[in-house]
Amino acid sequence: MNYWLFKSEPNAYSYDDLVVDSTAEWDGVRNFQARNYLRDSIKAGDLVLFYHSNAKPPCVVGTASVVRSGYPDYTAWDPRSDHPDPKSSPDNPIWYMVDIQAKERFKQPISLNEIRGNYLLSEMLLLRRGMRLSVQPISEEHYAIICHLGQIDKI
DNA sequence: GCCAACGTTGGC
DNA sequence: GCCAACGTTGGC
Repeated sequence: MNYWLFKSEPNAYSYDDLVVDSTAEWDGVRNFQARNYLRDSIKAGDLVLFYHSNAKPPCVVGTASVVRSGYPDYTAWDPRSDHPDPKSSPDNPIWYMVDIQAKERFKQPISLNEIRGNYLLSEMLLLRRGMRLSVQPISEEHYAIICHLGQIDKI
């Protein structure tokens, strides 16, 4: 099993939205490195930290589980979607997505500042200079630590 | 709103 | 292949 951090701007799609929807298609990712993770590496059963970017403060707010492994992001060839890409087609899909399901909301959201201030978390990609990937791998250890800080059970 | 750090595009 | 211009991300 692998562990990931997914970023979302709460204005666009928040953890509350995921809880209401229960399951969501994680569509609209238009970055090749993130696409590769979605297509090749993120599998059903993997666990996800849900991070609110552009929030005050930016923070991890809960967990989710992957319920469907990577498959073509069909919104790319829908011209009315939020992120159309005319180069992508059903015969030649460029972009991929997974489905995730809300798991547990943190009793205590863990802010970026708190992550930055915790030496146990200092190796996280999230803290790398200029690290803007919206889908990024994290270690099982970092996943467990942040769940612990957020006061929920890891699994 | 500002701006640094990227990623992408396209001329050459 | 280089690189300038441009667009986006995302913290502050």
